[in-house]
Amino acid sequence: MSNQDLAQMFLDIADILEIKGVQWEPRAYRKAALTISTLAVDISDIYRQGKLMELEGVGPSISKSIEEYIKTGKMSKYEKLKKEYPIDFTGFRKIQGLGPKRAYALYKELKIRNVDDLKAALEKNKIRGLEGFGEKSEEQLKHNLESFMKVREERKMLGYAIDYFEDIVGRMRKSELFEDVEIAGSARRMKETVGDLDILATSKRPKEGMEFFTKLKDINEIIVKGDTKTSVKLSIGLNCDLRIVDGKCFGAAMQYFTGNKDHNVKLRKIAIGKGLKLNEYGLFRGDKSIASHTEKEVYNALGMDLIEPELRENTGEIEAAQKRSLPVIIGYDQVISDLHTHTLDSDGANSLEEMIAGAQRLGHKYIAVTNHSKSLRIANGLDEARFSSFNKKIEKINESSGIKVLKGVELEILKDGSLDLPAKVLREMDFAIGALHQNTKMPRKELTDRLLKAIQSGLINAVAHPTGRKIGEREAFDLDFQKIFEACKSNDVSLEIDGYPERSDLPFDLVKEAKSYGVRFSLASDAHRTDQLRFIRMATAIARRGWLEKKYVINSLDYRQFLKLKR
DNA sequence: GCCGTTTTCGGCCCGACTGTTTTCAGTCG
Repeated sequence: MSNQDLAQMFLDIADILEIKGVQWEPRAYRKAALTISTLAVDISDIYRQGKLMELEGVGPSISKSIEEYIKTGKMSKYEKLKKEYPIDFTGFRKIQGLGPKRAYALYKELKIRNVDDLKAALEKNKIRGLEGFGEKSEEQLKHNLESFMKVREERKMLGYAIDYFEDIVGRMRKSELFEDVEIAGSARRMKETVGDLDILATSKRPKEGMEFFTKLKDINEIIVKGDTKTSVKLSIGLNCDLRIVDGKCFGAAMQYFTGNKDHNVKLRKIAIGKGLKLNEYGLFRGDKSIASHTEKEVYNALGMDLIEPELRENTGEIEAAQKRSLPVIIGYDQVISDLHTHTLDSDGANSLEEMIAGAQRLGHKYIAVTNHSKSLRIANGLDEARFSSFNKKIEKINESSGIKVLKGVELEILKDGSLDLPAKVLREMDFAIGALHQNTKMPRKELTDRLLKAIQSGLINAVAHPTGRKIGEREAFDLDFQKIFEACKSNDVSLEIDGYPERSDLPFDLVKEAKSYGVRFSLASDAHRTDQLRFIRMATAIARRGWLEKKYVINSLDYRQFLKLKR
């Protein structure tokens, strides 16, 4: 049982109620599902503390359902509805363009209950011709089935999983059964999505260590269990491998199990070229190990500088390390601000004061509060008057607060490239981020020109989540990024690196490309609630994966220097 | 079903887009 499972059940309930034509309950269940799925802690912990009702969107009825589910593993409301509508809504939700109503229509007409049934029906072209479906719907379903299933099913977003991972590792460290416990694999490389968790440890009592590990509460199922390697299924639905290695070769093992594969293949080739052999136990000349204790030793012995885990993608980092020309990438502690956040004045869940306190807890020196502008009505965007009074509130707070607050806006770039607020209002802002949210399915040239017009306006400081992609949900905009990068450079407009897990936008490869144009970057959590402020770490990870030195990241400027950027 | 300095009852984001309609339903954000 996990937060995600519970959230999916509530979403199923919402879907079924919607099919039944129930008016408002679906919305309530969806809201509760959203709250639960973005929780940083296990829902059963909240239940034990008796604090279920304090969760946003959880009232008497839903909290009873949660309690029932935690206690019995079942939820009667869910079971009853599911019996009436035996449809795999959870699976269908992953397919774009297939909502509850159409899923029900497919079930009613063709007895399609799950994704496999759908696949079969699509192959036989059975769906075109159904009422409400035509040839195009069928083609679209085929396409979306292909392109969105995989990533959703097999990988998790690291931004959500990392605290859970570190909690597991933390409890292992506390047990004192291990000398070292570290995360390896793609999680260590801080990849946006991860397919499993690799943990590496050293221990004088490996049997007890393995025993302790398999009894952790997060482990649902043991796949294999041995003295040096154990594989389990975690409660969040990912596999996890724990390897216990000899302390003497911990560095070599970390190197080996951190990857990625291509990076390691190239290192092994280099080793062979030097008459050496590299494996998880060390770098060997004949039978003699010449480096294995630390990763640094291994890299140095191969004739190169240590390469940070975030860079290990075999995209030129090895060559740069050999030439001793790797960039000194920005450190997690050098990002001293968050430049894109929301409060409940637009679509956030916490007050300005709460968000400021949250940012202060993370050690930020300043924070830009960037609520939506008026045209994004879905997000309760602010108009001139509301911004004016909101900004006065910020000025008041800045008189006394230790942490500084920037007057910001996530500003709609309208269909014709004009901006959603007048220049006069924007000049009063400290930080304006232009954003595309609506009418984004334009032809490449039109959409590019629209964004260029905003960049050249002289009124925005940055471009929010530039590609607009959402991992596993929505593809990136069709934009001519070379033109965008050039314009950003010549107009001194930053590109945002949005650390909100689904966004992770700009993606690291584009960051690297943009850097070559001399563009600067603004890092942000895009937090809509205080516990999402932690996503700044994911933004920093992307900056590092994109080879950014400190000087490219405007969040590293101190408050005074930052204000000089003001347009 | 949840929520509350407009409310403990009566509201609950609503407009754009798409494909299927021949005036609209479903989905999305």
